[in-house]
Amino acid sequence: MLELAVLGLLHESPLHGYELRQRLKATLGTFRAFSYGSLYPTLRRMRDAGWIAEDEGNADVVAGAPPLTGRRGKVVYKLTAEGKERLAELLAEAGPSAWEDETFGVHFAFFGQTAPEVRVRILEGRRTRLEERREGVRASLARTRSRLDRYTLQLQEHGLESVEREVRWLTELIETERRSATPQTDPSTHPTTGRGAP
Amino acid sequence: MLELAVLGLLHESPLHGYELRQRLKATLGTFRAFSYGSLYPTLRRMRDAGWIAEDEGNADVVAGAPPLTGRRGKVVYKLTAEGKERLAELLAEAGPSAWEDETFGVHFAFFGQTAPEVRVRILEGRRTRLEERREGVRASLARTRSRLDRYTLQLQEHGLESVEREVRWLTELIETERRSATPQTDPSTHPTTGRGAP
DNA sequence: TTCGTCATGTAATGGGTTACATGATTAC
DNA sequence: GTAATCATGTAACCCATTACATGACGAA
Repeated sequence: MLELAVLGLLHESPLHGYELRQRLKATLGTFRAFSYGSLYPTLRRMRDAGWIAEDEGNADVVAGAPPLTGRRGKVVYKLTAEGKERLAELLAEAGPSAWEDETFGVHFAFFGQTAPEVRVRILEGRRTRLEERREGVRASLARTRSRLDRYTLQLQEHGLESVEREVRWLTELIETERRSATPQTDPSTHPTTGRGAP
Repeated sequence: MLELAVLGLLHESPLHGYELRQRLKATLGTFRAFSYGSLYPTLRRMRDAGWIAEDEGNADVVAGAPPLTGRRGKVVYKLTAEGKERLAELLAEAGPSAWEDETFGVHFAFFGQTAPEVRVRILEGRRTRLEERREGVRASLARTRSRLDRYTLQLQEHGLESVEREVRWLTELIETERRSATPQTDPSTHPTTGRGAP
């Protein structure tokens, strides 16, 4: 989880822990937050595993350029070759490990680095998952609606609507993916369907 | 968390572990699920703490009435006096422990057993929490929108809309609570505002 | 008699959090 | 000089999950 997020971010540019956490917040937004207490140990673990390494050409000299103190602190990490492989491996996963509640958001956040077919399969997997859940809630609601008190009922219905909303969202995304998937027969279709990444 | 849920359910009627888990699913719906691996140890812990006890007048003889085998298995639990106190204590909490992401749903599910003022304070606390989050995302989005790729942007906006939606939901609930709060001066207002529980 | 589901439980593990400790740098 | 925030890290803990083990009971 954190691992994928870290690899994904470091693939864009080298960063140090503190920065990483802020980018994590900005990237994942509402849906997940990590604390330093999990970030730093993870970073260490990943360094030990050889996926990331301290960046020598220290990307420090960006703004104002503080003088040449050989100061410690601010450990900038970058991906290693193994790290890139590991990232590719994680981004290629198109199973439950990519579409469950806890994981989907992180995978989605790095769809820009994910193969189009994998994207579609993850989106569909998640949608199916949510449709199952929706049917479960609907059935349960049909069975027990009359016995539920106001608040439990409110909770069920709000939950149901949330799920329905996410299903619609996913359906739109899937359609967009399908439309922008270049048809195999004609590679010269006009390129209206570019990705937004710089 | 689980503790509150178990106390809340057992307050309605005695249940055994397996049943408890199903009721848990039906009550909490989309928003949380617990596994047996956490339920049974919790049950044991709560029994050791004296909050629940094995029910002697075994509520077993409901349907079909299986013969008089003195069989083990099916341990039916009920609340003890201490358990009721503990439940009351948990239901009276109106701080972050009641309105954070992980806890709110469980507290809400037992609003039927919660004091009206506490209900409103929890709903307001949660709303404030979500409004803060919303502003955070909006600010971050305003700052970085142009630099975000398609998918990250989609994720942010979907997250933002989810938060906005929940805020609206909470606002409605708060208004309903306010309307149905009996004005102190006149206890004889017509009872249009009953709760749904049987 | 075998399959599903009801029913209870344990052991190992996981993936994080909170709280704490420390210190450098920047802005006022 | 002092407060905020940048920056790194550790230790203790928490709350759950997965996988496994076991077995009774009812229906086909």
